[in-house]
Amino acid sequence: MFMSKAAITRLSILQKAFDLIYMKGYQACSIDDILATTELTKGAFFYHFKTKDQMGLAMVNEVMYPGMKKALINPLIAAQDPVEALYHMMEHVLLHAPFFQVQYGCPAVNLIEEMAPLHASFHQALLQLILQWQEAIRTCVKQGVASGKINQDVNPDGVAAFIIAGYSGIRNMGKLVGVSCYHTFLKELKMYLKTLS
Amino acid sequence: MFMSKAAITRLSILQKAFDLIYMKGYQACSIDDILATTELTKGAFFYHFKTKDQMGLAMVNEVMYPGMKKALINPLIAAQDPVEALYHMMEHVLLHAPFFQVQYGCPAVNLIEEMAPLHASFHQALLQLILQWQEAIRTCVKQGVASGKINQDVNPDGVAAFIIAGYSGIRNMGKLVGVSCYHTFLKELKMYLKTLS
DNA sequence: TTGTAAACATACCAACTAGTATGTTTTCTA
DNA sequence: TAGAAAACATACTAGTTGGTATGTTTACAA
Repeated sequence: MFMSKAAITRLSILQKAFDLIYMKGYQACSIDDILATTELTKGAFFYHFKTKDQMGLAMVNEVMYPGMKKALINPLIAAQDPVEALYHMMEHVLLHAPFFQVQYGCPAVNLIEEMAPLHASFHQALLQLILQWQEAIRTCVKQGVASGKINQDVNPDGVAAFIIAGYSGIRNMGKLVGVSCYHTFLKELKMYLKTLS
Repeated sequence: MFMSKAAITRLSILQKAFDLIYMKGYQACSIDDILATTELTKGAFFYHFKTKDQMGLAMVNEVMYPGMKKALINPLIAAQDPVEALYHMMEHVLLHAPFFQVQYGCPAVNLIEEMAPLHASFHQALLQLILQWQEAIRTCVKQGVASGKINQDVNPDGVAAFIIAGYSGIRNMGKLVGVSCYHTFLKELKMYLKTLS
Protein backbone atom coordinates (compact mmCIF):
# COMPACT_ATOMS: atom_id res chain seq x y z
CA MET A 1 0.00 0.00 0.00
CA PHE A 2 1.62 3.16 -1.25
CA MET A 3 1.62 6.30 0.84
CA SER A 4 2.74 9.67 -0.42
CA LYS A 5 5.21 11.56 1.75
CA ALA A 6 2.44 13.96 2.70
CA ALA A 7 0.19 11.09 3.77
CA ILE A 8 3.00 9.75 5.95
CA THR A 9 3.41 13.16 7.55
CA ARG A 10 -0.30 13.39 8.23
CA LEU A 11 -0.47 9.94 9.77
CA SER A 12 2.61 10.53 11.91
CA ILE A 13 0.94 13.62 13.35
CA LEU A 14 -2.12 11.53 14.19
CA GLN A 15 0.01 8.81 15.78
CA LYS A 16 2.03 11.20 17.92
CA ALA A 17 -1.14 13.02 18.89
CA PHE A 18 -2.70 9.71 19.90
CA ASP A 19 0.29 8.83 22.07
CA LEU A 20 0.34 12.18 23.85
CA ILE A 21 -3.43 12.54 24.23
CA TYR A 22 -3.53 9.06 25.70
CA MET A 23 -1.18 10.16 28.48
CA LYS A 24 -2.14 13.80 29.00
CA GLY A 25 -5.72 14.14 27.86
CA TYR A 26 -7.01 15.93 24.78
CA GLN A 27 -7.37 19.47 26.08
CA ALA A 28 -4.20 19.37 28.13
CA CYS A 29 -2.25 18.28 25.05
CA SER A 30 -1.33 21.32 23.01
CA ILE A 31 -0.50 21.40 19.32
CA ASP A 32 3.00 22.55 20.26
CA ASP A 33 3.33 19.49 22.49
CA ILE A 34 2.51 17.23 19.57
CA LEU A 35 4.81 19.01 17.15
CA ALA A 36 7.67 18.97 19.64
CA THR A 37 7.80 15.17 19.36
CA THR A 38 8.00 15.36 15.57
CA GLU A 39 10.32 17.15 13.15
CA LEU A 40 7.45 19.35 12.02
CA THR A 41 6.15 22.86 12.66
CA LYS A 42 2.80 24.58 12.79
CA GLY A 43 2.81 25.10 9.06
CA ALA A 44 2.64 21.36 8.52
CA PHE A 45 -0.02 20.84 11.17
CA PHE A 46 -2.41 23.44 9.86
CA TYR A 47 -1.81 22.42 6.30
CA HIS A 48 -3.11 18.93 7.06
CA PHE A 49 -5.79 19.91 9.59
CA LYS A 50 -8.00 22.97 9.68
CA THR A 51 -8.30 22.98 13.47
CA LYS A 52 -7.17 20.96 16.47
CA ASP A 53 -10.63 19.45 16.80
CA GLN A 54 -10.61 18.25 13.21
CA MET A 55 -7.30 16.56 13.90
CA GLY A 56 -8.81 14.98 17.01
CA LEU A 57 -11.72 13.60 15.03
CA ALA A 58 -9.38 12.24 12.38
CA MET A 59 -7.41 10.59 15.20
CA VAL A 60 -10.58 8.92 16.47
CA ASN A 61 -11.62 7.66 13.05
CA GLU A 62 -8.24 6.74 11.58
CA VAL A 63 -6.25 5.56 14.61
CA MET A 64 -8.57 4.62 17.47
CA TYR A 65 -11.32 3.00 15.45
CA PRO A 66 -9.06 0.54 13.60
CA GLY A 67 -7.26 -0.26 16.86
CA MET A 68 -10.38 -1.06 18.82
CA LYS A 69 -11.84 -3.06 15.96
CA LYS A 70 -8.79 -5.26 15.87
CA ALA A 71 -8.63 -5.82 19.63
CA LEU A 72 -12.27 -5.82 20.67
CA ILE A 73 -14.47 -6.72 17.72
CA ASN A 74 -12.62 -9.11 15.41
CA PRO A 75 -12.00 -11.68 18.19
CA LEU A 76 -15.76 -11.90 18.71
CA ILE A 77 -16.72 -12.47 15.08
CA ALA A 78 -17.47 -16.09 14.27
CA ALA A 79 -16.33 -17.21 17.71
CA GLN A 80 -16.69 -20.92 18.42
CA ASP A 81 -17.43 -20.58 22.12
CA PRO A 82 -18.96 -17.15 22.80
CA VAL A 83 -18.37 -17.22 26.54
CA GLU A 84 -14.73 -18.10 26.08
CA ALA A 85 -14.36 -15.52 23.31
CA LEU A 86 -15.75 -12.76 25.51
CA TYR A 87 -13.45 -13.65 28.35
CA HIS A 88 -10.34 -13.91 26.22
CA MET A 89 -11.07 -10.62 24.47
CA MET A 90 -11.22 -8.94 27.87
CA GLU A 91 -8.18 -10.72 29.28
CA HIS A 92 -6.13 -9.95 26.21
CA VAL A 93 -6.94 -6.25 26.05
CA LEU A 94 -6.45 -5.80 29.80
CA LEU A 95 -3.28 -7.77 30.30
CA HIS A 96 -1.58 -8.22 26.95
CA ALA A 97 -2.19 -5.08 24.89
CA PRO A 98 1.41 -3.86 24.63
CA PHE A 99 0.77 -0.16 24.16
CA PHE A 100 -1.62 0.29 27.07
CA GLN A 101 -0.34 1.35 30.48
CA VAL A 102 -2.44 0.76 33.55
CA GLN A 103 -1.95 4.27 34.97
CA TYR A 104 -3.25 5.85 31.77
CA GLY A 105 -6.23 3.57 31.27
CA CYS A 106 -7.80 3.13 27.85
CA PRO A 107 -7.48 5.89 25.21
CA ALA A 108 -11.06 5.48 24.04
CA VAL A 109 -12.54 5.47 27.52
CA ASN A 110 -10.45 8.52 28.40
CA LEU A 111 -11.63 10.45 25.39
CA ILE A 112 -15.26 9.55 25.99
CA GLU A 113 -14.95 10.69 29.58
CA GLU A 114 -13.36 14.00 28.64
CA MET A 115 -14.90 15.02 25.34
CA ALA A 116 -18.31 13.39 24.95
CA PRO A 117 -20.09 16.01 27.09
CA LEU A 118 -18.24 18.93 25.54
CA HIS A 119 -18.19 18.47 21.76
CA ALA A 120 -21.08 17.11 19.74
CA SER A 121 -18.78 15.95 16.97
CA PHE A 122 -16.59 13.96 19.37
CA HIS A 123 -19.73 12.58 20.99
CA GLN A 124 -20.94 11.35 17.63
CA ALA A 125 -17.64 9.79 16.57
CA LEU A 126 -17.10 8.04 19.91
CA LEU A 127 -20.70 6.84 20.04
CA GLN A 128 -20.10 4.99 16.78
CA LEU A 129 -17.10 3.30 18.38
CA ILE A 130 -19.10 2.06 21.34
CA LEU A 131 -22.12 1.05 19.29
CA GLN A 132 -19.91 -1.12 17.09
CA TRP A 133 -18.50 -2.92 20.11
CA GLN A 134 -21.91 -3.23 21.72
CA GLU A 135 -23.31 -4.77 18.57
CA ALA A 136 -20.42 -7.23 18.33
CA ILE A 137 -20.96 -8.39 21.92
CA ARG A 138 -24.70 -8.65 21.42
CA THR A 139 -24.30 -10.71 18.27
CA CYS A 140 -21.79 -12.92 20.03
CA VAL A 141 -24.23 -13.61 22.85
CA LYS A 142 -27.09 -14.22 20.47
CA GLN A 143 -25.05 -16.78 18.59
CA GLY A 144 -24.35 -18.47 21.91
CA VAL A 145 -28.06 -18.58 22.66
CA ALA A 146 -28.80 -19.95 19.20
CA SER A 147 -26.18 -22.67 19.51
CA GLY A 148 -27.44 -23.59 22.96
CA LYS A 149 -24.22 -22.66 24.71
CA ILE A 150 -25.87 -19.75 26.49
CA ASN A 151 -29.06 -19.88 28.50
CA GLN A 152 -32.25 -18.82 26.72
CA ASP A 153 -33.32 -16.23 29.30
CA VAL A 154 -30.05 -14.32 29.08
CA ASN A 155 -30.51 -10.77 27.82
CA PRO A 156 -27.86 -9.91 25.19
CA ASP A 157 -28.32 -6.18 25.74
CA GLY A 158 -27.76 -6.61 29.45
CA VAL A 159 -24.62 -8.66 28.96
CA ALA A 160 -23.24 -6.11 26.49
CA ALA A 161 -23.90 -3.22 28.87
CA PHE A 162 -22.37 -5.16 31.74
CA ILE A 163 -19.22 -6.03 29.83
CA ILE A 164 -18.68 -2.58 28.33
CA ALA A 165 -19.32 -0.89 31.66
CA GLY A 166 -17.09 -3.39 33.42
CA TYR A 167 -14.26 -2.75 31.00
CA SER A 168 -14.51 1.04 31.11
CA GLY A 169 -14.85 0.97 34.86
CA ILE A 170 -11.94 -1.29 35.61
CA ARG A 171 -9.79 0.89 33.35
CA ASN A 172 -10.76 3.77 35.59
CA MET A 173 -10.10 1.85 38.78
CA GLY A 174 -6.76 0.64 37.46
CA LYS A 175 -5.54 4.22 37.36
CA LEU A 176 -5.79 4.33 41.13
CA VAL A 177 -5.16 0.78 42.25
CA GLY A 178 -2.92 -0.70 39.57
CA VAL A 179 -3.04 -4.00 37.70
CA SER A 180 -4.07 -6.04 40.74
CA CYS A 181 -7.70 -5.00 40.23
CA TYR A 182 -7.54 -6.25 36.64
CA HIS A 183 -6.93 -9.77 37.92
CA THR A 184 -9.64 -9.50 40.54
CA PHE A 185 -12.03 -8.23 37.90
CA LEU A 186 -11.18 -10.99 35.44
CA LYS A 187 -11.79 -13.68 38.05
CA GLU A 188 -15.20 -12.25 38.82
CA LEU A 189 -15.94 -11.84 35.12
CA LYS A 190 -15.27 -15.53 34.63
CA MET A 191 -17.72 -16.31 37.44
CA TYR A 192 -20.31 -14.04 35.90
CA LEU A 193 -19.90 -15.47 32.42
CA LYS A 194 -20.26 -18.98 33.84
CA THR A 195 -23.74 -18.08 35.11
CA LEU A 196 -24.82 -17.30 31.55
CA SER A 197 -24.53 -20.87 30.31
CA MET B 1 -23.07 24.77 63.30
CA PHE B 2 -21.59 28.24 63.13
CA MET B 3 -19.61 29.34 60.13
CA SER B 4 -17.65 32.55 59.91
CA LYS B 5 -18.19 34.69 56.85
CA ALA B 6 -14.75 33.72 55.62
CA ALA B 7 -15.57 30.04 56.02
CA ILE B 8 -18.74 30.55 54.01
CA THR B 9 -16.76 32.28 51.26
CA ARG B 10 -14.25 29.47 51.20
CA LEU B 11 -16.92 26.79 50.99
CA SER B 12 -18.85 28.65 48.30
CA ILE B 13 -15.71 28.70 46.18
CA LEU B 14 -15.37 24.96 46.65
CA GLN B 15 -19.03 24.38 45.79
CA LYS B 16 -18.95 26.51 42.63
CA ALA B 17 -15.68 24.87 41.64
CA PHE B 18 -17.25 21.47 42.13
CA ASP B 19 -20.21 22.39 39.93
CA LEU B 20 -18.06 23.74 37.12
CA ILE B 21 -15.38 21.06 37.27
CA TYR B 22 -18.12 18.46 37.15
CA MET B 23 -19.30 19.83 33.82
CA LYS B 24 -16.07 21.04 32.21
CA GLY B 25 -13.29 19.00 33.75
CA TYR B 26 -10.61 20.17 36.16
CA GLN B 27 -7.97 21.49 33.80
CA ALA B 28 -10.47 23.05 31.42
CA CYS B 29 -12.05 24.95 34.31
CA SER B 30 -10.08 28.11 34.99
CA ILE B 31 -10.00 30.05 38.22
CA ASP B 32 -11.59 32.95 36.37
CA ASP B 33 -14.42 30.64 35.33
CA ILE B 34 -15.09 29.75 38.93
CA LEU B 35 -14.89 33.33 40.18
CA ALA B 36 -17.21 34.53 37.41
CA THR B 37 -20.05 32.51 38.96
CA THR B 38 -19.44 34.10 42.35
CA GLU B 39 -19.25 37.70 43.57
CA LEU B 40 -15.57 37.26 44.31
CA THR B 41 -12.23 38.11 42.74
CA LYS B 42 -8.78 36.62 42.58
CA GLY B 43 -7.83 38.22 45.85
CA ALA B 44 -10.38 36.11 47.66
CA PHE B 45 -9.43 32.94 45.84
CA PHE B 46 -5.71 33.14 46.54
CA TYR B 47 -6.30 34.25 50.09
CA HIS B 48 -8.13 31.00 50.83
CA PHE B 49 -6.06 28.71 48.59
CA LYS B 50 -2.38 28.84 47.82
CA THR B 51 -2.77 27.27 44.37
CA LYS B 52 -5.47 25.88 42.10
CA ASP B 53 -4.36 22.35 42.92
CA GLN B 54 -4.69 22.93 46.64
CA MET B 55 -8.23 24.15 46.03
CA GLY B 56 -8.89 21.03 43.96
CA LEU B 57 -7.68 18.80 46.76
CA ALA B 58 -9.80 20.67 49.29
CA MET B 59 -12.75 20.16 46.95
CA VAL B 60 -12.11 16.43 46.89
CA ASN B 61 -11.81 16.15 50.64
CA GLU B 62 -14.46 18.63 51.74
CA VAL B 63 -17.12 18.33 49.05
CA MET B 64 -16.75 15.07 47.15
CA TYR B 65 -15.82 12.83 50.03
CA PRO B 66 -18.83 13.74 52.22
CA GLY B 67 -21.12 13.46 49.21
CA MET B 68 -19.99 10.01 48.21
CA LYS B 69 -20.03 8.79 51.80
CA LYS B 70 -23.65 9.80 52.14
CA ALA B 71 -24.76 8.26 48.85
CA LEU B 72 -22.54 5.21 48.49
CA ILE B 73 -21.29 4.12 51.90
CA ASN B 74 -23.87 4.92 54.56
CA PRO B 75 -26.63 2.91 52.81
CA LEU B 76 -24.41 -0.17 53.04
CA ILE B 77 -23.60 0.10 56.74
CA ALA B 78 -25.63 -2.25 58.90
CA ALA B 79 -27.77 -3.28 55.94
CA GLN B 80 -30.39 -5.93 56.67
CA ASP B 81 -30.27 -7.59 53.27
CA PRO B 82 -26.84 -6.96 51.67
CA VAL B 83 -27.91 -7.92 48.16
CA GLU B 84 -30.87 -5.57 48.28
CA ALA B 85 -28.76 -2.83 49.85
CA LEU B 86 -26.17 -3.04 47.08
CA TYR B 87 -28.81 -2.87 44.39
CA HIS B 88 -30.68 0.02 45.94
CA MET B 89 -27.50 2.00 46.51
CA MET B 90 -26.73 1.65 42.81
CA GLU B 91 -30.25 2.37 41.64
CA HIS B 92 -30.51 5.41 43.84
CA VAL B 93 -27.24 7.00 42.82
CA LEU B 94 -27.84 6.28 39.14
CA LEU B 95 -31.47 7.32 38.84
CA HIS B 96 -32.35 9.51 41.80
CA ALA B 97 -29.30 11.58 42.67
CA PRO B 98 -30.73 15.03 41.89
CA PHE B 99 -27.48 16.86 41.12
CA PHE B 100 -26.06 14.33 38.68
CA GLN B 101 -26.70 14.68 34.96
CA VAL B 102 -26.25 11.71 32.70
CA GLN B 103 -24.23 13.58 30.07
CA TYR B 104 -21.67 14.66 32.67
CA GLY B 105 -21.34 11.32 34.43
CA CYS B 106 -20.06 11.13 38.00
CA PRO B 107 -17.80 13.88 39.39
CA ALA B 108 -15.56 11.43 41.22
CA VAL B 109 -15.17 9.10 38.24
CA ASN B 110 -14.43 12.08 36.01
CA LEU B 111 -11.74 13.39 38.31
CA ILE B 112 -10.12 9.98 38.67
CA GLU B 113 -10.08 9.60 34.92
CA GLU B 114 -8.53 13.02 34.36
CA MET B 115 -6.22 13.63 37.29
CA ALA B 116 -5.14 10.31 38.78
CA PRO B 117 -2.40 9.76 36.18
CA LEU B 118 -1.19 13.36 36.29
CA HIS B 119 -0.94 14.47 39.92
CA ALA B 120 0.28 12.27 42.74
CA SER B 121 -1.64 14.27 45.31
CA PHE B 122 -4.92 13.89 43.43
CA HIS B 123 -4.14 10.22 42.94
CA GLN B 124 -3.71 9.80 46.67
CA ALA B 125 -6.86 11.70 47.65
CA LEU B 126 -9.04 9.90 45.10
CA LEU B 127 -7.58 6.54 46.01
CA GLN B 128 -8.81 7.05 49.57
CA LEU B 129 -12.28 7.72 48.20
CA ILE B 130 -12.37 4.48 46.22
CA LEU B 131 -10.79 2.40 48.99
CA GLN B 132 -13.48 3.56 51.40
CA TRP B 133 -16.22 2.53 49.03
CA GLN B 134 -14.48 -0.75 48.22
CA GLU B 135 -14.18 -1.55 51.89
CA ALA B 136 -17.86 -0.77 52.51
CA ILE B 137 -18.95 -3.10 49.70
CA ARG B 138 -16.61 -5.84 50.87
CA THR B 139 -17.87 -5.59 54.44
CA CYS B 140 -21.43 -5.65 53.19
CA VAL B 141 -20.82 -8.84 51.22
CA LYS B 142 -18.98 -10.47 54.12
CA GLN B 143 -21.90 -9.76 56.42
CA GLY B 144 -24.15 -11.37 53.84
CA VAL B 145 -21.95 -14.44 53.79
CA ALA B 146 -21.88 -14.56 57.59
CA SER B 147 -25.64 -14.31 57.83
CA GLY B 148 -26.07 -16.99 55.18
CA LYS B 149 -27.78 -14.69 52.72
CA ILE B 150 -24.86 -14.86 50.32
CA ASN B 151 -23.18 -18.00 49.06
CA GLN B 152 -20.01 -19.12 50.84
CA ASP B 153 -17.84 -19.33 47.73
CA VAL B 154 -18.54 -15.74 46.71
CA ASN B 155 -15.41 -13.59 46.68
CA PRO B 156 -16.07 -10.21 48.38
CA ASP B 157 -13.10 -8.60 46.61
CA GLY B 158 -14.41 -9.73 43.26
CA VAL B 159 -17.90 -8.42 43.93
CA ALA B 160 -16.51 -5.08 45.06
CA ALA B 161 -14.35 -4.74 41.96
CA PHE B 162 -17.25 -5.76 39.75
CA ILE B 163 -19.64 -3.25 41.30
CA ILE B 164 -17.21 -0.34 41.36
CA ALA B 165 -16.10 -1.02 37.82
CA GLY B 166 -19.69 -1.44 36.72
CA TYR B 167 -20.68 1.88 38.24
CA SER B 168 -17.73 3.84 36.85
CA GLY B 169 -18.16 2.24 33.47
CA ILE B 170 -21.88 2.80 33.10
CA ARG B 171 -21.32 6.43 34.05
CA ASN B 172 -18.92 6.58 31.13
CA MET B 173 -21.31 4.84 28.76
CA GLY B 174 -24.16 7.08 29.85
CA LYS B 175 -22.30 10.07 28.47
CA LEU B 176 -22.68 8.61 25.01
CA VAL B 177 -25.90 6.63 25.12
CA GLY B 178 -28.01 8.40 27.75
CA VAL B 179 -30.06 7.05 30.65
CA SER B 180 -31.39 4.04 28.77
CA CYS B 181 -28.17 2.16 29.45
CA TYR B 182 -28.60 2.82 33.18
CA HIS B 183 -31.81 0.78 33.16
CA THR B 184 -30.26 -1.99 31.09
CA PHE B 185 -27.31 -2.08 33.46
CA LEU B 186 -29.51 -2.16 36.55
CA LYS B 187 -31.51 -5.10 35.21
CA GLU B 188 -28.36 -7.06 34.56
CA LEU B 189 -26.96 -6.06 37.94
CA LYS B 190 -30.05 -7.51 39.59
CA MET B 191 -29.48 -10.76 37.70
CA TYR B 192 -25.83 -10.82 38.74
CA LEU B 193 -26.59 -10.10 42.39
CA LYS B 194 -29.17 -12.90 42.36
CA THR B 195 -26.44 -15.38 41.47
CA LEU B 196 -24.58 -14.47 44.64
CA SER B 197 -27.21 -15.89 46.99
C1' DT C 1 14.70 21.62 -17.41
C1' DT C 2 11.16 24.58 -15.98
C1' DG C 3 7.07 26.18 -13.92
C1' DT C 4 3.70 25.54 -10.46
C1' DA C 5 1.10 23.86 -6.99
C1' DA C 6 1.59 21.14 -3.01
C1' DA C 7 3.95 20.70 1.34
C1' DC C 8 5.98 22.61 4.49
C1' DA C 9 8.73 26.58 7.78
C1' DT C 10 8.91 31.12 10.28
C1' DA C 11 7.18 34.82 12.57
C1' DC C 12 3.66 36.61 14.48
C1' DC C 13 -1.06 37.70 17.26
C1' DA C 14 -4.96 38.17 20.52
C1' DA C 15 -6.96 35.68 24.12
C1' DC C 16 -6.39 33.21 28.04
C1' DT C 17 -3.80 31.03 32.03
C1' DA C 18 -2.12 30.66 37.07
C1' DG C 19 -0.17 33.48 40.04
C1' DT C 20 1.67 38.08 42.32
C1' DA C 21 2.00 42.77 44.26
C1' DT C 22 -0.28 46.01 46.32
C1' DG C 23 -3.97 48.17 47.48
C1' DT C 24 -8.73 48.73 50.26
C1' DT C 25 -12.38 47.21 53.20
C1' DT C 26 -14.28 44.54 56.83
C1' DT C 27 -14.23 42.26 61.16
C1' DC C 28 -13.20 41.73 65.74
C1' DT C 29 -10.68 42.34 69.83
C1' DA C 30 -8.69 45.13 73.49
C1' DT D 1 -13.95 53.31 69.79
C1' DA D 2 -9.19 52.70 68.05
C1' DG D 3 -6.28 49.78 65.79
C1' DA D 4 -4.62 45.84 63.77
C1' DA D 5 -5.14 41.79 61.46
C1' DA D 6 -8.09 39.27 58.56
C1' DA D 7 -10.63 39.21 54.30
C1' DC D 8 -11.07 40.73 50.38
C1' DA D 9 -10.45 43.91 45.52
C1' DT D 10 -7.59 45.78 41.66
C1' DA D 11 -4.05 45.84 38.50
C1' DC D 12 -0.59 43.61 36.71
C1' DT D 13 2.89 39.89 34.75
C1' DA D 14 5.12 36.11 32.19
C1' DG D 15 3.98 32.11 29.90
C1' DT D 16 0.92 29.37 27.01
C1' DT D 17 -2.83 28.62 23.79
C1' DG D 18 -5.04 27.91 19.00
C1' DG D 19 -4.73 30.05 14.90
C1' DT D 20 -2.97 33.21 10.91
C1' DA D 21 -0.06 35.58 7.44
C1' DT D 22 3.48 35.01 4.76
C1' DG D 23 7.42 33.16 3.38
C1' DT D 24 10.37 29.07 1.47
C1' DT D 25 11.18 24.47 -0.16
C1' DT D 26 9.94 20.24 -2.34
C1' DA D 27 7.75 17.20 -5.65
C1' DC D 28 6.07 16.38 -10.04
C1' DA D 29 3.95 17.14 -14.50
C1' DA D 30 4.66 19.26 -19.13
